[in-house]
Amino acid sequence: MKGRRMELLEILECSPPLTREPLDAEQAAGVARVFKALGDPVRLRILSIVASRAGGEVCVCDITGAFELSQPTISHHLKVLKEVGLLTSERRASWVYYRLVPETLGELSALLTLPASGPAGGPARESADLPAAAAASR
Amino acid sequence: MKGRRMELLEILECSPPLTREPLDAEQAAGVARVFKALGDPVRLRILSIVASRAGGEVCVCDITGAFELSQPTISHHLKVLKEVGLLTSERRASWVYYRLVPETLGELSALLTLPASGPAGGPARESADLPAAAAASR
DNA sequence: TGTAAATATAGACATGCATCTATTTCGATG
DNA sequence: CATCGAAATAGATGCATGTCTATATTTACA
Repeated sequence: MKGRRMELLEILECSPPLTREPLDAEQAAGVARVFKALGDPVRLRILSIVASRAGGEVCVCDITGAFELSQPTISHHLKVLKEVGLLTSERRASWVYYRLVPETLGELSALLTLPASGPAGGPARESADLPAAAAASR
Repeated sequence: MKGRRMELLEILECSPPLTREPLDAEQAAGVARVFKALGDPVRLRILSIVASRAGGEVCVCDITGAFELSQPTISHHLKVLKEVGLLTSERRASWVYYRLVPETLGELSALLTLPASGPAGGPARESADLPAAAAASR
């Protein structure tokens, strides 16, 4: 499971900002997994709770208490966030504490970054080549 | 449909960075819709093709040509990206051109931004209050 | 006006996923 | 060692969604 996480961080690190050049299929698949994890309201709230926590750590029991959802459901969402490398967890005594992986969040933010200047342009670049489908079926 | 788009941009504008404070349910719902749209490899690639295009515009026919997917499938993905305010479209003659809405992408990026300093902390803040569930059932 | 080309829409279908209940695992503690 | 509490896992279920084919819509043009 840890291998999976590193894999994704590496893909994020190697993916240029969306505004710079088209993602290839592999990059898109990896990045999409992370965004998909963010594509749920409950997970977003969980992530924001952990990310905004002063000490950096949040006990699962605190998170469970913040929602009207069953404990297994929260556990499931935490697992998803962990699998894509947005959170890590550590067990101490009876409790499990989750904390943010800032690198992953930072890479995502960079991916969505706009080129320096204002809307719709920036210093004109050469046209990025459109990848052609390997073989158009049907 | 345009109302929907503006609605979402407004929600994004009003949502603090995840690292700053927990999102409320409404913010999370809105933001999640946008991230969900990004949570598909094909849509990510489409978005990156449009976002990285020099002129800012891409004809649908060019996008369709870049994938081994049916034309209606591409059309569907474009619609999703448009509904969440990431793209706009304009018809000229027989062709429809899509372009990026940089504001939306920028808001998303800001949402994921890390606090100035390095990993795991930043200047210690007061603990953000955890929202308590209105009524814990079951 | 009628035909062709470019997109969009409709509807069907299979897979994915969020949620639940029930159960298991693991550590603390009597 | 038995039990309790915290969290994770297993399995079921209903709804969401990505894809397709078929059809409609729109524009250009002969």
